Amino acid sequence: MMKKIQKIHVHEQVSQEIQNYIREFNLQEGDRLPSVEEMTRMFGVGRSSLREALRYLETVEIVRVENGKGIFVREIDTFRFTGKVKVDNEKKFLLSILEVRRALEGKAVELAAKRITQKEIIDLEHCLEEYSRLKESDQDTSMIDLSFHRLIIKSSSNPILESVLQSISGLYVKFFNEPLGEKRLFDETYPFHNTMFQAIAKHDVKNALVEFNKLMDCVEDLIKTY
Amino acid sequence: MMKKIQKIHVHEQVSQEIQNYIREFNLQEGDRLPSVEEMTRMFGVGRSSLREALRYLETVEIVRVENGKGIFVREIDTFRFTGKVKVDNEKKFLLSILEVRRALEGKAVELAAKRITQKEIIDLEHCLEEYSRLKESDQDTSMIDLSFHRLIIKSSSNPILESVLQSISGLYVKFFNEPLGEKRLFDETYPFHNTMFQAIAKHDVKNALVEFNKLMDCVEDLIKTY
DNA sequence: TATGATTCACCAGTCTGATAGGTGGCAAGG
DNA sequence: CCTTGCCACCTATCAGACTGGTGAATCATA
Repeated sequence: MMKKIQKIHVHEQVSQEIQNYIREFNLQEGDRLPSVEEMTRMFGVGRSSLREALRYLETVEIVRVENGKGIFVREIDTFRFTGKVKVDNEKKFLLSILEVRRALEGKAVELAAKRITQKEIIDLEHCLEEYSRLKESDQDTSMIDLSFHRLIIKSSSNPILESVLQSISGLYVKFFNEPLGEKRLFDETYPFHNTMFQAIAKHDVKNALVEFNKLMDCVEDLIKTY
Repeated sequence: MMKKIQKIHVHEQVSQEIQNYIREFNLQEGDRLPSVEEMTRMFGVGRSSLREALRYLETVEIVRVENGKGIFVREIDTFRFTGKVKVDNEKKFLLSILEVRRALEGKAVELAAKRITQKEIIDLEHCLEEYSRLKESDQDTSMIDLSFHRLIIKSSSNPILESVLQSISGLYVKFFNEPLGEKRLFDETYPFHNTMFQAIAKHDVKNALVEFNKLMDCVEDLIKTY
């Protein structure tokens, strides 16, 4: 059996070359790269291949291409992570999401209870007030609910945790809020937002986690009886 | 002051159109899209714009372009998540990674202890044997260590957890294994791999977590005294 | 002299024709 | 039955032409 020969496209090579160029000349965030014309000469490739390489580098957020100005280095020393999951609507899938959320947000709650500042406590309190206001006037609370959880995550003072949670939040927003009768979800979990906040504000890690887990249990039950 | 008009590039529009096309005709994974020529006619754009759109869709893994064959739908019903973190080498940063790992892998250990199958226990056992074999002959154990943790994650039977952990594993591989004197790290954590395995194999969730946390504490200490 | 309009050099955005090269089906020839 | 060569169809890449954005230098005017 012949070994499959791996073709390397020009635009892939060029994309590598450009990245090498950035490293080699130690370009920093915001620095300008040579113009397209120059780079076609530098690398000896056609315009279209170079542009395709740029399109790739642009979508992975390594460069920024600005019409009339030039091509700029976007971010350096940034670790990018990507992942994917096959999506369906079965219970098992929803419960899997919940397990991940429980792990990550549970950690966030734990850390928030340890590290939250006075100012963040006040922000959270305002958020909860708004929450109850909306709730009493029977308006949609999904947005404010999201803000509440986001504030807690922010209070954990862990940018990596924040970034990871942010990246998968689309998953549970999409699959918890939409499919389950939203109203019921927010109604049943609402009390725990308060109790959890109280515990966090008192830096009571243990109780904060207890209340958080009650909240998650509540969602879990809802999924199971769905 | 004029309001800034948001220019939408042709290739962005085309990329949208192609995605609409996929939805509209309900194309499934592996289905072929019209050829480039046809699509330029369909959308009334030039080849280069279309190709740039394809390059974008290819990097976000929506289509696959094969020379001589055509353009194919890659994945449908797949949720993609991406995130990024500014990287540096300070203690605080390393500890932040560790907190996230503790949350996610801790959950994986917990679930694995609950759900691990007999076959997976055997696989893990073989992995540990290989681990100790390499260790005794003083060879590099970083790879087998990775395999060990990956097996546990697999045993958690949660594909989402697996995917999220996988996506950020590059972070701790890069920043734990490399900067810290690898040898010391693997030497000091080695015993806990065994004890953790024993607990998991006995479906002893509590002790599995205890041992896992010992392992993490060990890494944490190493970082702190680094 | 100060300010506002104009011009111009430079740059990315897009289209198009030409050529190269990969892929698979099919028919002629062994 | 298998090989070989041909062909239709497809992507890959290049190069040239034209469009339109951007900012700085320049020029005209109050």
